Amino acid sequence: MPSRVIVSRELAELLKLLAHPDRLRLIEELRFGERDVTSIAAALDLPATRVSQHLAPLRAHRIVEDRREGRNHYYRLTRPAIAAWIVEALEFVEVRNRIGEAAHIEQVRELWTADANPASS
Amino acid sequence: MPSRVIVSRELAELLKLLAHPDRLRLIEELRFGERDVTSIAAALDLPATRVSQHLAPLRAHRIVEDRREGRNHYYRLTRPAIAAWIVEALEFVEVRNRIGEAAHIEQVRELWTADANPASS
DNA sequence: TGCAAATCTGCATTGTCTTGCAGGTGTTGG
DNA sequence: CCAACACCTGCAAGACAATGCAGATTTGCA
Repeated sequence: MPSRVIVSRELAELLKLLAHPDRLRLIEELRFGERDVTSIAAALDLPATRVSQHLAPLRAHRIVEDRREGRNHYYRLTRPAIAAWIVEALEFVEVRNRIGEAAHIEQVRELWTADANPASS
Repeated sequence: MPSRVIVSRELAELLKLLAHPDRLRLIEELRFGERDVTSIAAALDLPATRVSQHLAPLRAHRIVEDRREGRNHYYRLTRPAIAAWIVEALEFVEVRNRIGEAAHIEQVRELWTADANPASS
């Protein structure tokens, strides 16, 4: 029994780390390679300070790694497969009765599984 | 952009729901079929009240469904694939330098991917 | 009555957002 | 050349909301 308790605690910690809308979008932004903080902040429409705050715990848990070049810090996914794993979870998102909910999910699934990054939507 | 914001919010809500050690173990307990609350509480070594508290939000988000038979309530996973998806996440759990951490993870991976339920460990 | 499960209440803990500021790094003007 | 400025990023503090837990109570069924 100790193993299950220990591992489920680690796993819960990981999920809690990912369980934030901004951090999920952030990770998907890094799907195709490294980006600097300002660029991410612009893409997510968030203040750079908040992006930095989100990156800090992700870095602590080695979800992302950083590299500094001049005054910019470039971040990338330590294990890129995590982005695909997250997209898989869309299957389990409850499809509510709100109009267009399912359409939104399908649209994002296409965006987050595309090979290139055409931005928008 | 609105789609990504909306969907990432839904996704974060799902992850937050799963991001608790007890709930993760609970879901894995339901991997092979329905169980009643008392049985789950015994397996997880938790008071039945707390198990019930954990089940309530899972039920609200349709992660689990319940069926009552007499005075017992039997719960099952609405989409059993979610249990396998969770186990996949073990790959992304940071392997710390603590002795035996990796061994624990491997042991649980075997337990949670086994076809039968030999209990313990 | 007696058991199973859910619900409610109060309390402590934790996460998030905002704001202000400090450190480090280029860039520009004298 | 170097001194002052501008920019990028991280860190800290305070307010606020959300969550978890425990104890007591309630509901449904035998």
